[in-house]
Amino acid sequence: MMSMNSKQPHFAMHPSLPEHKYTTLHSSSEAIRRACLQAPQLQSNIFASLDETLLARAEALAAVDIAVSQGKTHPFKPDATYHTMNSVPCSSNTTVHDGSGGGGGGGGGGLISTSAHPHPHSHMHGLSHLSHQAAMNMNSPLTHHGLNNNGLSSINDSDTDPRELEAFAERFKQRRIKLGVTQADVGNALVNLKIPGVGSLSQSTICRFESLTLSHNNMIALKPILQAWLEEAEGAQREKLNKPDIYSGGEKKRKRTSIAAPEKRSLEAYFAVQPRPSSEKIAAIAEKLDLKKNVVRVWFCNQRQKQKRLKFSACH
DNA sequence: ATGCATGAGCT
DNA sequence: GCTCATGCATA
Repeated sequence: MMSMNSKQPHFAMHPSLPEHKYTTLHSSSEAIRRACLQAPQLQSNIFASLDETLLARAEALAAVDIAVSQGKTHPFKPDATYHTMNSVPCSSNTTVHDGSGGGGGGGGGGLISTSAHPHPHSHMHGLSHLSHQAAMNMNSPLTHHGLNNNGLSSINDSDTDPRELEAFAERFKQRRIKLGVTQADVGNALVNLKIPGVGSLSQSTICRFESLTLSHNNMIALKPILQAWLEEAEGAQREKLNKPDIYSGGEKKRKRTSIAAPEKRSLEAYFAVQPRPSSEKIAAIAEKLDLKKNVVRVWFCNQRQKQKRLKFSACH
């Protein structure tokens, strides 16, 4: 509730911002992205039944790896450290079939507001629903591009161009630094823009935006927001320079699981063979590596996300 | 800067 | 149970 960010006011952003309105961020590059990124998903299914031998091999390698490392000094049981906040609803259904891609997984949430987080410090960050399913499932080529009468311009081709995004991210970082603002400051200042649906963002997200380690869609969705902030911040600073005014203006923490190098290597070996293991395989892997099943599942999810980004940037 | 985690929305 | 956006915690 009262969890204010204890940030040093590097630079005070005041809410004298123009009334920007919310823009649905549609992405016409969605089709492209999916075509480029989701191919591997489909292909992975093909191996669903062929991976047995490879898996066996990976398991063998993993077993050796672990055996060796456990003989040595091993920091801690990756499994033993844990969240104090909640126990993930780890579905322990042991009846899952080997349908591999089964769940499949569709679009996915989007630019969520974390206001539902059990975290106490979860102020109202999140961009709630920007882009949302919109960016995800938009297939119609040019639905409504051009400009909105809002503060944010809607998506144009140039906005979805990877090259342009990259250039913007670079400029953004340089100008942010010139303003003497930290990534965290930017994230917290976003809420001051008063753009409907736009809350604050974390330092992590700003960092990832600058380093292009977000998904393409995510980059597209965030760009106009950060651009709006940048313009606002620079405008505010100009004002400050023009008129040399005189005035200036707890709870339980989540524990991060740390998967030891040997186990991680094993996971990578499994991933190379089957990026989308069935629930049962995940359980098996978890047992072999002595990790929680959920930890393994999440690891695979995160790994897939990472690979997707890498592949995208690789072919662009 | 990045690893592991959560939660929304969807299949 | 997946994807995706995003966050906390930490190296």
